[in-house]
Amino acid sequence: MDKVPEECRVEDALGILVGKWKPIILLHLLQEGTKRFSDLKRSMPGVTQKMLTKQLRELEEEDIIQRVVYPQVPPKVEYSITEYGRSLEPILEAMHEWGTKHTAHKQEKQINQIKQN
Amino acid sequence: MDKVPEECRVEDALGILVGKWKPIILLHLLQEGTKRFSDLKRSMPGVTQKMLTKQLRELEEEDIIQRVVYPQVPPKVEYSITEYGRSLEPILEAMHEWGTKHTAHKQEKQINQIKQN
DNA sequence: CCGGATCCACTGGGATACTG
DNA sequence: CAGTATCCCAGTGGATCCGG
Repeated sequence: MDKVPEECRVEDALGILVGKWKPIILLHLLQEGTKRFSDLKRSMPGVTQKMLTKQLRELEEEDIIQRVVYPQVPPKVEYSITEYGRSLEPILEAMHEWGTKHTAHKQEKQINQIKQN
Repeated sequence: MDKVPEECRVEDALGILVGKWKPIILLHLLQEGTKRFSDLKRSMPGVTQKMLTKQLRELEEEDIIQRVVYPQVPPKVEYSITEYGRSLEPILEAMHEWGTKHTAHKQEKQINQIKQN
Protein backbone atom coordinates (compact mmCIF):
# COMPACT_ATOMS: atom_id res chain seq x y z
CA MET A 1 0.00 0.00 0.00
CA ASP A 2 2.56 2.54 -1.11
CA LYS A 3 0.21 4.62 -3.20
CA VAL A 4 -0.73 8.14 -2.34
CA PRO A 5 -4.45 8.72 -1.95
CA GLU A 6 -4.56 10.98 -4.98
CA GLU A 7 -4.04 8.04 -7.24
CA CYS A 8 -6.35 5.67 -5.44
CA ARG A 9 -8.20 3.44 -7.89
CA VAL A 10 -10.01 1.36 -5.32
CA GLU A 11 -13.28 3.09 -6.11
CA ASP A 12 -13.07 2.08 -9.75
CA ALA A 13 -13.15 -1.58 -8.84
CA LEU A 14 -15.71 -0.95 -6.12
CA GLY A 15 -18.02 0.82 -8.52
CA ILE A 16 -18.17 -2.22 -10.76
CA LEU A 17 -19.12 -4.59 -7.98
CA VAL A 18 -21.63 -2.35 -6.24
CA GLY A 19 -25.21 -3.08 -7.10
CA LYS A 20 -27.65 -5.22 -5.25
CA TRP A 21 -27.44 -8.19 -7.60
CA LYS A 22 -24.04 -7.87 -9.23
CA PRO A 23 -21.98 -10.14 -7.00
CA ILE A 24 -24.58 -12.88 -7.32
CA ILE A 25 -24.77 -12.49 -11.07
CA LEU A 26 -21.01 -12.75 -11.37
CA LEU A 27 -20.91 -15.76 -9.10
CA HIS A 28 -23.47 -17.57 -11.20
CA LEU A 29 -21.78 -16.76 -14.48
CA LEU A 30 -18.33 -17.60 -13.15
CA GLN A 31 -19.56 -20.95 -11.96
CA GLU A 32 -21.78 -21.95 -14.79
CA GLY A 33 -20.24 -20.26 -17.78
CA THR A 34 -23.18 -19.17 -19.87
CA LYS A 35 -26.74 -18.66 -18.81
CA ARG A 36 -29.96 -17.48 -20.34
CA PHE A 37 -31.76 -14.51 -18.91
CA SER A 38 -34.62 -16.62 -17.64
CA ASP A 39 -32.29 -19.17 -16.03
CA LEU A 40 -30.41 -16.41 -14.32
CA LYS A 41 -33.64 -14.92 -13.08
CA ARG A 42 -34.89 -18.25 -11.81
CA SER A 43 -31.72 -18.82 -9.83
CA MET A 44 -31.96 -15.43 -8.15
CA PRO A 45 -35.06 -15.39 -5.97
CA GLY A 46 -36.45 -11.93 -5.38
CA VAL A 47 -34.99 -10.17 -8.36
CA THR A 48 -37.34 -8.44 -10.77
CA GLN A 49 -36.88 -8.44 -14.50
CA LYS A 50 -36.22 -4.77 -14.54
CA MET A 51 -33.49 -4.94 -11.93
CA LEU A 52 -31.82 -7.97 -13.42
CA THR A 53 -31.79 -6.29 -16.81
CA LYS A 54 -30.38 -3.11 -15.37
CA GLN A 55 -27.58 -4.78 -13.47
CA LEU A 56 -26.68 -6.92 -16.46
CA ARG A 57 -26.56 -3.85 -18.67
CA GLU A 58 -24.22 -2.10 -16.29
CA LEU A 59 -21.87 -5.05 -16.14
CA GLU A 60 -21.99 -5.30 -19.91
CA GLU A 61 -21.19 -1.61 -20.21
CA GLU A 62 -17.96 -2.22 -18.30
CA ASP A 63 -17.09 -5.22 -20.47
CA ILE A 64 -17.35 -7.56 -17.51
CA ILE A 65 -20.01 -9.70 -19.13
CA GLN A 66 -21.09 -10.40 -22.65
CA ARG A 67 -24.62 -10.40 -24.02
CA VAL A 68 -25.59 -12.49 -27.01
CA VAL A 69 -29.02 -12.17 -28.58
CA TYR A 70 -30.41 -14.95 -30.75
CA PRO A 71 -32.91 -13.40 -33.14
CA GLN A 72 -35.67 -15.95 -32.88
CA VAL A 73 -39.14 -16.42 -31.45
CA PRO A 74 -39.36 -16.75 -28.57
CA PRO A 75 -36.31 -14.57 -27.90
CA LYS A 76 -33.20 -16.06 -26.40
CA VAL A 77 -30.47 -14.05 -24.72
CA GLU A 78 -27.36 -15.52 -23.21
CA TYR A 79 -24.97 -13.93 -20.79
CA SER A 80 -21.42 -14.93 -19.98
CA ILE A 81 -18.30 -13.59 -18.30
CA THR A 82 -15.73 -12.01 -20.58
CA GLU A 83 -12.05 -12.80 -20.34
CA TYR A 84 -11.61 -9.35 -18.92
CA GLY A 85 -14.37 -9.88 -16.39
CA ARG A 86 -12.72 -13.04 -15.22
CA SER A 87 -9.86 -10.93 -13.88
CA LEU A 88 -12.23 -9.90 -11.12
CA GLU A 89 -12.42 -13.45 -9.83
CA PRO A 90 -9.47 -13.22 -7.39
CA ILE A 91 -10.99 -10.11 -5.85
CA LEU A 92 -14.36 -11.77 -5.44
CA GLU A 93 -12.68 -14.78 -3.91
CA ALA A 94 -10.77 -12.62 -1.48
CA MET A 95 -13.88 -10.72 -0.51
CA HIS A 96 -15.86 -13.89 -0.02
CA GLU A 97 -13.17 -15.30 2.21
CA TRP A 98 -12.89 -12.13 4.22
CA GLY A 99 -16.67 -11.89 4.46
CA THR A 100 -16.88 -15.38 5.87
CA LYS A 101 -14.39 -14.52 8.59
CA HIS A 102 -16.18 -11.28 9.26
CA THR A 103 -19.47 -13.06 9.77
CA ALA A 104 -17.82 -15.20 12.42
CA HIS A 105 -16.23 -12.12 13.94
CA LYS A 106 -19.56 -10.40 14.32
CA GLN A 107 -21.16 -13.42 15.93
CA GLU A 108 -18.37 -13.63 18.45
CA LYS A 109 -18.85 -9.97 19.22
CA GLN A 110 -22.54 -10.47 19.85
CA ILE A 111 -21.92 -13.34 22.21
CA ASN A 112 -19.49 -11.24 24.20
CA GLN A 113 -22.04 -8.48 24.48
CA ILE A 114 -24.62 -10.90 25.82
CA LYS A 115 -22.12 -12.18 28.41
CA GLN A 116 -21.74 -8.62 29.64
CA ASN A 117 -25.34 -8.76 30.84
CA MET B 1 -14.90 -19.96 -6.87
CA ASP B 2 -16.45 -23.23 -5.76
CA LYS B 3 -19.02 -21.70 -3.47
CA VAL B 4 -22.71 -21.89 -4.13
CA PRO B 5 -24.44 -18.53 -4.31
CA GLU B 6 -26.49 -19.22 -1.22
CA GLU B 7 -23.42 -18.90 0.94
CA CYS B 8 -21.94 -15.93 -0.83
CA ARG B 9 -20.27 -13.58 1.61
CA VAL B 10 -18.96 -11.13 -0.93
CA GLU B 11 -21.55 -8.58 0.09
CA ASP B 12 -20.35 -8.60 3.67
CA ALA B 13 -16.93 -7.38 2.62
CA LEU B 14 -18.44 -5.05 0.06
CA GLY B 15 -20.71 -3.46 2.64
CA ILE B 16 -17.74 -2.50 4.78
CA LEU B 17 -15.89 -0.78 1.96
CA VAL B 18 -18.86 0.98 0.40
CA GLY B 19 -19.21 4.58 1.39
CA LYS B 20 -18.00 7.61 -0.44
CA TRP B 21 -15.02 8.26 1.84
CA LYS B 22 -14.22 4.88 3.30
CA PRO B 23 -11.52 3.70 0.92
CA ILE B 24 -9.70 7.00 1.27
CA ILE B 25 -9.96 6.94 5.04
CA LEU B 26 -8.56 3.43 5.15
CA LEU B 27 -5.77 4.34 2.78
CA HIS B 28 -4.73 7.26 4.94
CA LEU B 29 -4.83 5.28 8.15
CA LEU B 30 -3.05 2.33 6.63
CA GLN B 31 -0.27 4.57 5.39
CA GLU B 32 0.14 6.89 8.28
CA GLY B 33 -0.88 4.78 11.24
CA THR B 34 -2.71 7.19 13.50
CA LYS B 35 -4.35 10.45 12.61
CA ARG B 36 -6.40 13.09 14.35
CA PHE B 37 -9.85 13.95 13.09
CA SER B 38 -8.75 17.35 11.87
CA ASP B 39 -5.68 15.96 10.09
CA LEU B 40 -7.83 13.39 8.38
CA LYS B 41 -10.29 16.06 7.34
CA ARG B 42 -7.54 18.28 6.02
CA SER B 43 -6.13 15.50 3.88
CA MET B 44 -9.51 14.76 2.34
CA PRO B 45 -10.60 17.77 0.31
CA GLY B 46 -14.33 18.05 -0.11
CA VAL B 47 -15.44 16.00 2.85
CA THR B 48 -17.72 17.63 5.40
CA GLN B 49 -17.42 17.12 9.14
CA LYS B 50 -20.70 15.32 9.24
CA MET B 51 -19.79 12.85 6.52
CA LEU B 52 -16.33 12.18 7.86
CA THR B 53 -17.77 11.52 11.30
CA LYS B 54 -20.41 9.23 9.89
CA GLN B 55 -18.04 7.15 7.81
CA LEU B 56 -15.61 6.87 10.69
CA ARG B 57 -18.39 5.72 13.01
CA GLU B 58 -19.45 3.05 10.57
CA LEU B 59 -15.93 1.71 10.20
CA GLU B 60 -15.54 1.77 13.96
CA GLU B 61 -18.79 -0.14 14.37
CA GLU B 62 -17.31 -2.94 12.28
CA ASP B 63 -14.08 -2.93 14.31
CA ILE B 64 -12.08 -1.87 11.27
CA ILE B 65 -10.79 1.27 12.93
CA GLN B 66 -10.25 2.39 16.50
CA ARG B 67 -11.29 5.70 18.04
CA VAL B 68 -9.44 7.16 21.00
CA VAL B 69 -10.72 10.27 22.74
CA TYR B 70 -8.40 12.39 24.85
CA PRO B 71 -10.51 14.20 27.43
CA GLN B 72 -8.94 17.62 27.17
CA VAL B 73 -9.59 21.11 25.90
CA PRO B 74 -9.53 21.51 23.01
CA PRO B 75 -10.71 17.99 22.26
CA LYS B 76 -8.41 15.51 20.60
CA VAL B 77 -9.56 12.35 18.88
CA GLU B 78 -7.28 9.90 17.18
CA TYR B 79 -8.19 7.23 14.68
CA SER B 80 -6.20 4.19 13.67
CA ILE B 81 -6.60 0.86 11.90
CA THR B 82 -7.22 -2.14 14.11
CA GLU B 83 -5.34 -5.38 13.67
CA TYR B 84 -8.54 -6.82 12.36
CA GLY B 85 -9.02 -3.94 9.94
CA ARG B 86 -5.56 -4.49 8.56
CA SER B 87 -6.78 -7.82 7.18
CA LEU B 88 -8.61 -5.78 4.56
CA GLU B 89 -5.35 -4.47 3.16
CA PRO B 90 -4.80 -7.24 0.59
CA ILE B 91 -8.29 -6.70 -0.76
CA LEU B 92 -7.76 -2.96 -1.06
CA GLU B 93 -4.46 -3.59 -2.79
CA ALA B 94 -6.06 -5.99 -5.24
CA MET B 95 -8.86 -3.57 -5.98
CA HIS B 96 -6.49 -0.70 -6.46
CA GLU B 97 -4.43 -2.73 -8.89
CA TRP B 98 -7.47 -3.89 -10.80
CA GLY B 99 -8.86 -0.37 -10.83
CA THR B 100 -5.67 0.94 -12.36
CA LYS B 101 -5.89 -1.57 -15.18
CA HIS B 102 -9.55 -0.84 -15.64
CA THR B 103 -8.88 2.86 -16.03
CA ALA B 104 -6.48 2.04 -18.85
CA HIS B 105 -8.99 -0.36 -20.34
CA LYS B 106 -11.67 2.29 -20.48
CA GLN B 107 -9.35 4.81 -22.11
CA GLU B 108 -8.44 2.30 -24.77
CA LYS B 109 -12.10 1.67 -25.40
CA GLN B 110 -12.80 5.37 -25.85
CA ILE B 111 -9.98 5.75 -28.33
CA ASN B 112 -11.34 2.87 -30.37
CA GLN B 113 -14.76 4.47 -30.41
CA ILE B 114 -13.30 7.71 -31.69
CA LYS B 115 -11.47 5.86 -34.44
CA GLN B 116 -14.81 4.46 -35.58
CA ASN B 117 -15.82 7.98 -36.57
C1' DC C 1 -38.92 -14.67 -23.48
C1' DC C 2 -36.93 -10.43 -22.79
C1' DG C 3 -37.09 -5.85 -21.55
C1' DG C 4 -38.79 -0.97 -21.81
C1' DA C 5 -41.72 2.81 -19.36
C1' DT C 6 -43.84 4.76 -15.18
C1' DC C 7 -44.37 5.82 -10.79
C1' DC C 8 -42.84 5.62 -5.99
C1' DA C 9 -40.29 4.84 -1.37
C1' DC C 10 -36.07 4.91 0.83
C1' DT C 11 -31.59 6.21 1.94
C1' DG C 12 -26.81 8.06 1.13
C1' DG C 13 -24.67 12.10 0.73
C1' DG C 14 -24.37 17.15 1.30
C1' DA C 15 -25.03 22.41 2.97
C1' DT C 16 -25.44 24.84 6.84
C1' DA C 17 -25.69 26.23 11.52
C1' DC C 18 -25.02 25.29 16.29
C1' DT C 19 -22.50 23.28 20.81
C1' DG C 20 -19.15 21.66 24.76
C1' DC D 1 -11.37 20.68 17.85
C1' DA D 2 -14.73 17.44 17.24
C1' DG D 3 -19.23 16.47 16.81
C1' DT D 4 -24.78 17.12 16.45
C1' DA D 5 -29.04 18.67 14.47
C1' DT D 6 -31.87 20.07 10.33
C1' DC D 7 -33.17 20.27 6.05
C1' DC D 8 -32.59 18.88 1.26
C1' DC D 9 -31.73 16.53 -3.12
C1' DA D 10 -30.52 12.77 -6.32
C1' DG D 11 -29.95 8.18 -7.17
C1' DT D 12 -31.01 3.30 -6.33
C1' DG D 13 -34.06 -0.27 -5.96
C1' DG D 14 -38.75 -1.94 -6.54
C1' DA D 15 -43.91 -2.80 -8.18
C1' DT D 16 -46.49 -2.91 -11.97
C1' DC D 17 -47.97 -2.65 -16.61
C1' DC D 18 -47.18 -2.74 -21.52
C1' DG D 19 -44.91 -4.47 -26.08
C1' DG D 20 -42.16 -7.00 -29.80
